[in-house]
Amino acid sequence: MDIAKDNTDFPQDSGTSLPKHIDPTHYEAKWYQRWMDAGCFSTHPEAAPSRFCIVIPPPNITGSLHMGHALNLSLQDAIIRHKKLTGADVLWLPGTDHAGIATQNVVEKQLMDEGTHRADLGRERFEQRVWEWKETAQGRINDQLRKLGAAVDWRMERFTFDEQCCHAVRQAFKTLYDEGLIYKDMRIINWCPRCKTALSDIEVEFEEEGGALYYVSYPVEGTSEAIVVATTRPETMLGDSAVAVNPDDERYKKFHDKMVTLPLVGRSIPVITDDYVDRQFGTGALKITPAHDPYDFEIGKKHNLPAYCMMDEDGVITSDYPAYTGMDRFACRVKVAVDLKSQGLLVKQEVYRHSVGHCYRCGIAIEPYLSLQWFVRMKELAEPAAQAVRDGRTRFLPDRWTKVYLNWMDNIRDWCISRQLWWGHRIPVWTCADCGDISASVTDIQECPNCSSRNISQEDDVLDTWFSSGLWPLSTLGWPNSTPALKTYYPTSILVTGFDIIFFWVARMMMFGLKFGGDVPFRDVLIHGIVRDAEGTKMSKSYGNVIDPLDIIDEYGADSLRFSCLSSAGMGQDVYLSDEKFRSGRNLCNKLWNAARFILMTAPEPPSDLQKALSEAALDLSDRWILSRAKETLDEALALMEQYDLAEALHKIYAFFWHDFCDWYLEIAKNRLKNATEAEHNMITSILHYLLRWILTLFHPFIPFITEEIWQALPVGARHSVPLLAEERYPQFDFAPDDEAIRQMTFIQGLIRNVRDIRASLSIPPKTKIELLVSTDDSHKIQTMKICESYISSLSGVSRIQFGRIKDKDENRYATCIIDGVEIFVPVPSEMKDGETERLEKRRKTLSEELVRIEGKLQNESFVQKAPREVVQKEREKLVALRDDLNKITER
RNA sequence: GGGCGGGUAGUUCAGUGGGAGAACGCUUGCUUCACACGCAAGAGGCCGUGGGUUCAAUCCCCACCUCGCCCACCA
Repeated sequence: MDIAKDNTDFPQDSGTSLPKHIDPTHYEAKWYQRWMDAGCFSTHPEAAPSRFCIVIPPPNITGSLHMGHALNLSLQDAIIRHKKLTGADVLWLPGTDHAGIATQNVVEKQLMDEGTHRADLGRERFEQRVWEWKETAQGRINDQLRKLGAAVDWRMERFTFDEQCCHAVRQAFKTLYDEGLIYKDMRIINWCPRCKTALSDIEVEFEEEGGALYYVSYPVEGTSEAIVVATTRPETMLGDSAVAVNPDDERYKKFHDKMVTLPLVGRSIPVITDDYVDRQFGTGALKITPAHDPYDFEIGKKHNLPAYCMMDEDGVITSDYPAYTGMDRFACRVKVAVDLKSQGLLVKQEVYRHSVGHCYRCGIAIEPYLSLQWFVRMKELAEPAAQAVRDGRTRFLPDRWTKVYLNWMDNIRDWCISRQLWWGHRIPVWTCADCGDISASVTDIQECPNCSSRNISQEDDVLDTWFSSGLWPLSTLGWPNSTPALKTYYPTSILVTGFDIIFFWVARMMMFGLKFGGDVPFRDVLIHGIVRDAEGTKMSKSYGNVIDPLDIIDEYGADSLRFSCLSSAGMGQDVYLSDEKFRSGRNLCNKLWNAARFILMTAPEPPSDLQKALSEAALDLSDRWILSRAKETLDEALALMEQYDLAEALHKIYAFFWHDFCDWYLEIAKNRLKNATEAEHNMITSILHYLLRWILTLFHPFIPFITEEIWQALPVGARHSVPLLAEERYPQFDFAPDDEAIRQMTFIQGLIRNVRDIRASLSIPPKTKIELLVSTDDSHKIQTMKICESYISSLSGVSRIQFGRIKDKDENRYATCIIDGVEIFVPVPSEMKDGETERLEKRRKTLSEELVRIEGKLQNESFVQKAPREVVQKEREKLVALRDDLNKITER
């Protein structure tokens, strides 16, 4: 077995020993600096065999990073470091998002606390103020990134509002505008009366709410009758311009072409007919308010109705309705209902639950509002973006998100991109007051390109912040310039993000990426879950259950935090975080630390030549076993990493390290070292060091700080001037796992566990050595046990093993159990016999139940006939072994 | 109204057409010279309900119940 293919030899100089207790604060910041100094985060495009690139989902500069970010960043960092360890040229590009509306709200709130308002400052000074805020927020976010250990290439840092991104935004806008894919139109859009801006459709969050359905009577002119309409928003009746009924509705046929008098306003409005009206709903009559309802607007256009605007941008009633002027929309709703009632026109009022749209940034109810806005024509952009996913050029992980994405793309609607904000990319369109020319430009223009007049002005509105986010993979790499970075790293490898921004961001990047970059922006999209607290409640500020990642880092260390996040983040699984979880992360770190400490204490200076050390003494069973398990673990973990199943990979590594390496190999090695020859000692310590390095490398992507710290304490680490991350690669082993060693070791482990079980159930004190009698005809197993006699002794407190038959008359004096057909006996003092009988009876019961099951199966003729031969054969073998075991037990 | 995901140990989740697993928690015993942030042993599950396919179903198919999420302009 050649385990030293990577040909690393151990140094002569002695390693630094690790302090008894871990203190992450002593090494985490230090290592981050060292990694940066050593250029660990930089790219090396020239030499590497493969490339890998992630652009960070840029955090909003609205505040600091929360647990969701910690999860998102931990995943990316683990992937990035994994790829570095495979030898790829890796780029992880950092940056932040100017987050138009969200950031503007944050700064506005600060101004409010200071007793002022953005209007007092004026646009320029307000923007200045936001830039100042940006500096502090960005600094804080970047500091958190460093604390978490994010291996980002700081030289490539971008901001969605920096010069390079501005250029990209303008170029993209101009191209779309010139191609007619961006247009300006008067439409009903979603308006937030608090943020005082238009919103796109997906920026509205609908929620079921308790409300009322008001039945209002509209007198039909020239008759004594009335048409009753049902509405949830009675205040909008001030802006009504018609009442619509279904043309086939018999109830209303007599009113076709009649006029009704609009209550409270006195306006005379027509009764119109339209198929859209549902006869079943309410009264079957619908009030039409073109300026305040999207569908009414469509009907209004169809029927040439005027649109009366009864509410302004603050959600306050306009001066056209003196009785209500200046009232807030909800106060107006109440007054309208009261007034109608007093005039006997409110027929009834029902309790009614319906969904109400809210602004996703400030939470207040949005208002459908008629205004002039900019839109992107989406169909032409969406089709290739959908196709790319259908073709598998971009792949969603887990796959179920593909459908969600495609469903949205296939039902796409035009995107309202103008925002009435001050913080953001100002729409790069100039209008000439003289000739009326309207043109988009990448650079600021001073004169009209058509008539050269200097009497031109730029649009006041800014772009939806997601417009610039959508360009992120392109703009960060230098687009529209054909930079080396763009050529080398576009398309990027994977995008790691949450499902909540698939439409906002992933979809837009796909569209822009294909449109402007000529290819998909990323090959894979890894969609992770959200962070919840221990009770399963989504972690959010409004629930007051947020945990600050920095607090956890302070208390447990960044590695513990990362471990907790990563081990809980199964493919697409929501992550439940709690103190319990963080403690388990800390415990793992502690275990790793102590295992390393033990190895360094035992063998501060391992032999310089691993190959030589291994050749001078024979590997024993535990050596062959652990090396085989190590190889298996490496293969499994790396395969899982390649599928981005990080949690599963981490579990495999964890189980190997803790349960195979520490629980068994280290314990056995401890004992072997006591009586080892020099050659054996060299060999064992070589393997210990070798496996420790291996374990550190495998763990490094998940818990980078502690692995680096331990690495540096190793003799081989101390000799290197640069750390693990910079120089190491995953171990390259090309030997096959030794299945026989694994089988034998599994048998021995079972044997030891059974002896321990007997000891525990008979309450034999840990310090009491016992004799063990073993009875079997299997010479191969006897051989194995003889080889492993020392393991069995040391791990189960056995002083002596005797092989052979037990004389019948002595049987009552022994506790017994059967493992793989091998009977073992432990002498029992008579006063302990009760426990033993109980234990044995329980075992007998389990075995006989199993026996009945298998017998039944084999007596079933169709099973024997139709089941695959090997399955039947296996069952038969089991039956024989089971009968044998059962007989032996029954004898006792 | 449409779609998606889940229902397996006390909890959070793996899992496979043929003997139910892990972690944490719990119980018990251990100051065993790396680690009590530890070691060892143990208890605990009609694998949501009903039907179907199959020699065989926790797993595949159908229906239902249930929890959660997303989408949709029903006043």
